[in-house]
Amino acid sequence: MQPFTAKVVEVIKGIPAGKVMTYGQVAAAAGSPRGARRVVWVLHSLSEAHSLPWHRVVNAKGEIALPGDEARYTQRAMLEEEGVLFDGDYRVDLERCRWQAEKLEGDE
DNA sequence: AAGATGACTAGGT
DNA sequence: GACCTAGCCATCT
Repeated sequence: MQPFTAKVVEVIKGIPAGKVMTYGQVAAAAGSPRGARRVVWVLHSLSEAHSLPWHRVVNAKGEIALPGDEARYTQRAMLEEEGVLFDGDYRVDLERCRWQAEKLEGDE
């Protein structure tokens, strides 16, 4: 596993309930400011086994990024359950619910 | 090695 | 706000 992947996991684990982060933020916190798409890839490879709060990661507009209606509905339900405020049907209130993680530069 | 792909983003129309 | 384009970067064909 690459260090970047490990950092992404750490960052996402650090998002408290009721808060969300964007792909760009997660990538930056993991040390790759332009690596939003790498985060996507990491999530694809992790989505199965880990009990990671992946649902707290949304795109830059605050929208749920999952494809398909069912998955999006489920994610929104989980977020609302945690107290995340929604701006629209599938858009969270980023101003209120964005979480600023600490940057993890050094090795862990 | 070259092109396509993805749960992305920023900037322009 | 909706839509398009050009960057982005690891992985897969």
